[in-house]
Amino acid sequence: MTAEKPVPESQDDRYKKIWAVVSSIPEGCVLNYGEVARLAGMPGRARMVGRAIGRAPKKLKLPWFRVVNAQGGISFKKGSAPYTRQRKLLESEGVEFDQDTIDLQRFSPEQAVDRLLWGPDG
DNA sequence: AAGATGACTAACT
DNA sequence: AAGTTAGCCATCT
Repeated sequence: MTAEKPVPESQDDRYKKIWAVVSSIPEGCVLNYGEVARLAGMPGRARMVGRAIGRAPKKLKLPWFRVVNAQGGISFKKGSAPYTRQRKLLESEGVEFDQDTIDLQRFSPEQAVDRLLWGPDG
């Protein structure tokens, strides 16, 4: 019989894990790359998250735009087409920008849960 | 095969 | 505030 895979997770499995975390981000919320990596069980692999998102099949309809950098900003060059596209998608969901950054605490999935439990007024 | 690159981040200067 | 250094690791040249 064939033995089990010597490596429990292939790179494709890791990508799938990342995609699963990204697709779990609720509407109107954002997460930064490092957090997505942590939630996917790979702390410190922030760069891999950006890579995984870029390679995700369109078929998945991944909410890639809900992932921003640790400063609460969009990691594309400001003013570029991708930057504008991502920003509009976020704003259309109710995510507010202060200049060019988002309050990560306020728009975290954790806070979304609090709103459901306690209401928008806290 | 070896070095550069990048949708990153945290720590330090 | 802005630049540097170090850690990360799959991909690309």
